[in-house]
Amino acid sequence: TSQTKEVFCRQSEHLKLSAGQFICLEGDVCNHLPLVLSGTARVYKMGHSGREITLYRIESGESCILTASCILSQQRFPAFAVAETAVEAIGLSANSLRDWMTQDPAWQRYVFGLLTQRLTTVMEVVEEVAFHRMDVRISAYLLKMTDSRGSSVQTTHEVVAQELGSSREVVSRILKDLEKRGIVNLTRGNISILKLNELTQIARGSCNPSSR
Amino acid sequence: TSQTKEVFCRQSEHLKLSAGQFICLEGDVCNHLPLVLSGTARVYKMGHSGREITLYRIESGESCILTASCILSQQRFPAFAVAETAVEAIGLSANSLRDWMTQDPAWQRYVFGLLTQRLTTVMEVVEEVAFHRMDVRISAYLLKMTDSRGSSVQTTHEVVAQELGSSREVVSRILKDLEKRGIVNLTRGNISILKLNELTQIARGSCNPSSR
DNA sequence: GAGGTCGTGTGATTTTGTCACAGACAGAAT
DNA sequence: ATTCTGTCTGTGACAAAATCACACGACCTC
Repeated sequence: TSQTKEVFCRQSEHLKLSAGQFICLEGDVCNHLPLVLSGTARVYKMGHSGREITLYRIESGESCILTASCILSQQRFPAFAVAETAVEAIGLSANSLRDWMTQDPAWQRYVFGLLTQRLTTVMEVVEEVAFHRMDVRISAYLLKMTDSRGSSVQTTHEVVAQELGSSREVVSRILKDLEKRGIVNLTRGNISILKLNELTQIARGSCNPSSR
Repeated sequence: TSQTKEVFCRQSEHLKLSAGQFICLEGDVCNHLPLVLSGTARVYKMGHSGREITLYRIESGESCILTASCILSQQRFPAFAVAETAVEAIGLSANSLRDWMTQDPAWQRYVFGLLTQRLTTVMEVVEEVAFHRMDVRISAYLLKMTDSRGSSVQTTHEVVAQELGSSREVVSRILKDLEKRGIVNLTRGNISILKLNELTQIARGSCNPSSR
């Protein structure tokens, strides 16, 4: 696939996006498939009052296959995609994509695998939203976000709410409760985890009567 | 694709399922791709207390591409699939599927299109669950389910709850409220719609202060 | 330090989920 | 026809979550 990439470069354009720039808007007609070389992007849905929920992330080496889908099956992009960090990407034209898809089996497998992975992820999001309690989801999110060595997360309550499709107030309240129970420590723009094992317990969806 | 189907028949087995039989369970390892000839199946997620939520349906002529995905990318099936009516299907073996995928462009497009459609549908489900109110969702569901000529839906509140990922009590309450407002009429196992236009209003996610 | 912005805390109210249980209806059995 | 039984529905009480409204505090710039 390293030689394949070189060939792509000739048939396509090099893109540079800065953090916060949009890759796709809901309803967009796509005509380029962005292949992310570095940086990450977030794909999310938005509803009425501006609340958001993250569906999945595009990491470097992956591509926004949802865009590929839209190209190949002539649909409109059904969500928002925004660069979270600075993103460097290759924009493959719709025609090249169609060609490569029919000719290169490796490429087929790649696209297909990615698409499947997205579907699975989004299905898990449905399960989470529909069946899991907020404290469980917040705990799980915190655990997922702890930087490998340190045990603190550098975000605002607002951002957490946007991840999980909830509202800032709810997140604040639940975090406050976790703080009262001595499980985390809250400062402006930072959540540090004090009792990792207890947090893991909660994230497991435990059957605690949860004294709140 | 009509000739293609005949070829399939030779390389695969004919399946007959009766209503209520499972096609896949969560965690299954798939080795056959079911191509539905007649009948419909429901794909859903289940959570802790037995609550369910429907992700999408497989209609005749479609196939359980999620199974295809699992085969091609070696994952386990991430949900439940159950026959809603009697289902007649062709079970294509994993190997044949892999062959056909690499060789037949028409087949590629078919599988790819279906997969995209599912992804889009499931993303819409996320949006619904995360952002729409129950009365809105129930109204929308009722409208979607009204048999073309008549204006009544033949289900139980329990089934509606399973569709939408809620619980029976909530559905009952909201339906009761709609009845009080003269919009529907409730009898055992049946919901008949009296004021279609008002229901449509509610389903639109209207900004009514909704006197409840 | 004054003023502004952004992040956080908190009460009040509405909507949804959960638990517990009662009543209502339909078909089968007596 | 009457009882029995299983399924479907109604409802009150309470917990969890979303929404609205507003206050306070931390940080930055000037």
